[in-house]
This record gives sequence, C-alpha cells and structure tokens, in this order.
Amino acid sequence: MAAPRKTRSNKRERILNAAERLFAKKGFHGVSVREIARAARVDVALVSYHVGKKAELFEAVLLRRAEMLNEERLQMLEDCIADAAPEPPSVEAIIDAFTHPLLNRSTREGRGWKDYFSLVAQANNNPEMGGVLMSRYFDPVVRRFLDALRMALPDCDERDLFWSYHFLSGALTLTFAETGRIDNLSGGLCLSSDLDAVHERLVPFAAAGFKRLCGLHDSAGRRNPTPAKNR
Amino acid sequence: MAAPRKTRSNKRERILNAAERLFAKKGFHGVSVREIARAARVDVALVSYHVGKKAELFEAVLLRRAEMLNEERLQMLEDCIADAAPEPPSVEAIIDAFTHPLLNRSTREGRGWKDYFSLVAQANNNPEMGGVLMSRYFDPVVRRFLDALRMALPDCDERDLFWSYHFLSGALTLTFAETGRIDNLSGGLCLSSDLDAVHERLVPFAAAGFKRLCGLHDSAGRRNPTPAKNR
DNA sequence: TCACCTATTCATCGAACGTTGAATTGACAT
DNA sequence: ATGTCAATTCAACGTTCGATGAATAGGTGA
Repeated sequence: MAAPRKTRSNKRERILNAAERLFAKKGFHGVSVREIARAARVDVALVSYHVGKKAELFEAVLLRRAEMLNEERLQMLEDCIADAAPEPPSVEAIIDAFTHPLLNRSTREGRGWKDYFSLVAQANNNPEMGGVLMSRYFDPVVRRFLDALRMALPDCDERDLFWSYHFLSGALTLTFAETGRIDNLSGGLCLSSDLDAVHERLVPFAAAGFKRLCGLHDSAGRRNPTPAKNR
Repeated sequence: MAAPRKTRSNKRERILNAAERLFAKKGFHGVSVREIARAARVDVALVSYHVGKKAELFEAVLLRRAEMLNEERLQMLEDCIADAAPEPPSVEAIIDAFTHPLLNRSTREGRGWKDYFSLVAQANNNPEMGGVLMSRYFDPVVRRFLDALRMALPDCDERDLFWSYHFLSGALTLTFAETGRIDNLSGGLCLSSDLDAVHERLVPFAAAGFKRLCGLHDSAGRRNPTPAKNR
C-alpha cells in the first residue's frame, strides 16, 4: 500500500505535457498529433486512446491547470476581502489577487506554466473558439472578481466595469504571450520574460484605469475628448 | 487613356481578400492554400504565381493595409501636436491619435478592415512570429508615439513608459479579436463588435494608467502594495 | 499574321495529416 | 494455468496538404 499506483501509467501526462508545449509554440492547427506523440515519446495511437481526438486534447490541456488556478485565485480574493473587512478592499488589492497567482506561477513554477499561459493568450485572442473556451473555464472566477470590484467602486456603471475588465484582460493576455516585441521596441531595456516587472506595473496601471472609468459619476472629462469625429 | 488598366487582373486582390478573411477566422495554420483559392474563385496555382508561398501570402496580407494605416496615424499625431503647440499635447489626445484610426476604420470601413485587425490581434499574441512581424510593420510608428508621450510626461522612467505602452497594446489587441467573450460575461450588455464603446473608454482608461505609472516621481503608493510576496 | 509575354489552367508529385481496427503485451485475480 | 482487461503497438485507411512543371489561352506590339 506504500507503493505508488503503477498501473495507470504516466503516458497520459507525458502526452499532455508535450501538447502543452507545442500548442503554446505553434497554435492548435500548427501542430500535428503525430508531432505531439513523437515529442512525448509515445505511439501516436495512444493519444486517441488516452485523451481522444485532437480538439479534446486541446481542451484537456486547457482544463488541467485551470482548476488549481481558479482555486488559488478565489482563495486570494477571499483573503484580501477578509483583510480589509469591514471596509471594502482597495481596487489595487483586488487586481493583485486577480493577477498575482498567474504571473507568479508563470515566473516561478516551471516551464509548463509558462507554456500554459502562452496557450491561454493565443486562445483568448482566437475568434474561432477563444471566446467560448475562455468563458467556460475562467468566467466563473471573473464574475467573483467583478463582484469584489463593485464593492470597491460603488454605483459604478456596469458597462464601464465590464470594459475595464476587458482592458485588464487584454494587457494581461499580451503579457503571457511573451512574444519578445517589447524587447525589440525598448532595445533590451524591458524583457518579455520579466513578469515581475509587469506585475509591479500592471496593478497600479489597471487600478488607475478602473478608478478613472468607474469611479466618478460627474461626466466632466470622463469621455474621450473627440468621440464623434468620424474624421 | 480613360480606360482603366485591365491588363493586370484583379485576381491577386481577390486572393489577398480571401486570405485576409480566412486567416483572420482560423489563423495561419488553420487555413489551406487550396481553401483560400476556392474562396477567391481562383485556381490554386495562381496563389503561388501571384503572391508566392503560403508564408509570403500571410505577410502580403499584413503589409497591404499597414502602410496606409501608419500614414494616417502619423498624420493624426502630427495634427494633435500642432493643435496643442507650443504646449505638449495631452496624454488623452496622443492615445486618441494612436487608437482612433484603428477603431474607426474597423467600425466604419467594411468587413476587410475588421478581418485585418482580427488577424493582427492573433499575430500579436503569437510567439512563433508575432513579435517579429508586429515589430517590423508597426514599431516605427509606435516609436513616434512614444516620443510624443515623452513630451506629455517629462522625466518619465523609460521602462514605465514601455510597459505602459505594452498594456495599451494588449487592451487594444484583445479588442480587435472580437471573440464575443465580453458578450457572454456581461449577459449581452456589452458587445465585442461595439468598438465605439471601446474607444470612448479605452482612451481615458489608458491615459489614467500612463499618468499613474509615468507621471509622478514620488514613490508613494506607486508600486504594487505587495510586490515581493511570493505567494 | 506572327511572335511574344503574361496570365491562367491542368495534372500530379511525395509527404504528412487524423483516426481506427486488429493484434500484442503484461500484470493481476481466479 | 488460465482468463481478463487495460495498456500498448503496428499497419493501414482515405484525405488533404503545399508546391510545381508543362500545357494552354489571350491580348499586344511588331
């Protein structure tokens, strides 16, 4: 009974790991099942046997880490609410609870997580299935964060709140892609891989945006200065 | 001489249009050259003849609209600088000059532009070639905008500036993808396709972020409240 | 009219694709 | 030892892929 289960082999995990890495690098259609099997050092038929068709393999990869991730994010959110009680938590603290578990894992918990987030970044920007899959796996947690933000930003307009989250999601997503573009642009001063530098800046950046958009209800200066110019 | 050139047929354009639409929907590897040729109602060999290999086709699609886009954006930037002179322009005005030509074309100038921006969104988040291609086609313009932002935010830390632009780029990029995720999340209150609603909000949101991150140099409250907590 | 050049079609190449049925292995319970 | 069932291998299915060489069509200038 001390012996670990050896009956259920680890080949399914190997397949998921290889798929994660390759899907992250080349996208769903950019990798073949045979290539994944080769990378996992596994017969190609085992992919169908253990996971299913190619689309199911992709979803399995996406789901595997989403669960523990969502768990941790909800825990951090509850903690930050409890810490601030009976006051509502600050916008900064909420955004930190939202982003920290992601950025921290990506920098400190191995290649797998980096690949995973790169995969999520591509899926999130893919109109073919991105909206559906991301909604399915992450929106339940997002709704909880929006609830917290409503506490911190009372009487906030609902549309402003959703769009502000959308902007935060976009900034976070592009960060995960780690395309190296900012490395070029900044001449090496900033590095795509330096997610600590991102975290340090994304929280105040997004918090300022939320406050500006959702905070005040006098309309003065809130909207775009030249909105109706169709030029 | 009044007759338009008919010798150079329009089949190359038809190929680029079909490629634009299909690449936007399914990504580079998700579409076959044969599928593009079929959609363009053109023999498959004509794709090679007029454009070249598949990768060259993708770049041709990307390049085609980038040129006129960059031209317009630089013009708007110069205008907004001239309007404010001798004062530096506001951060809001600069960001508006950066985003307006994109969002406005996407909403008001036909399906082709919407597809194009969706394509850009996917390329920008693709680690395989995204960083390189985006840098090549858009970074020259971006550098000009960063120059203007340095005028509006004197003594701004360079890294803060680059990262702030990165966040703006991510927010803009996810908007272009139009995945429908925010439609689900908001229960139909917000629509991915409503880029006017985005523009109205993205400018103040990002401007507030830039000012918070790049504006003040007293360190109080600027950084993330819990930066070094490795969870 | 004829030669020329571009544009277009046709047919086909070898390779790789996703998936599956049938056969083989290996450990465990009876 | 024998039967059982999950895990694994092997071989092959029909399809589609990206690319190209050879043949054809069609307008233009000589």
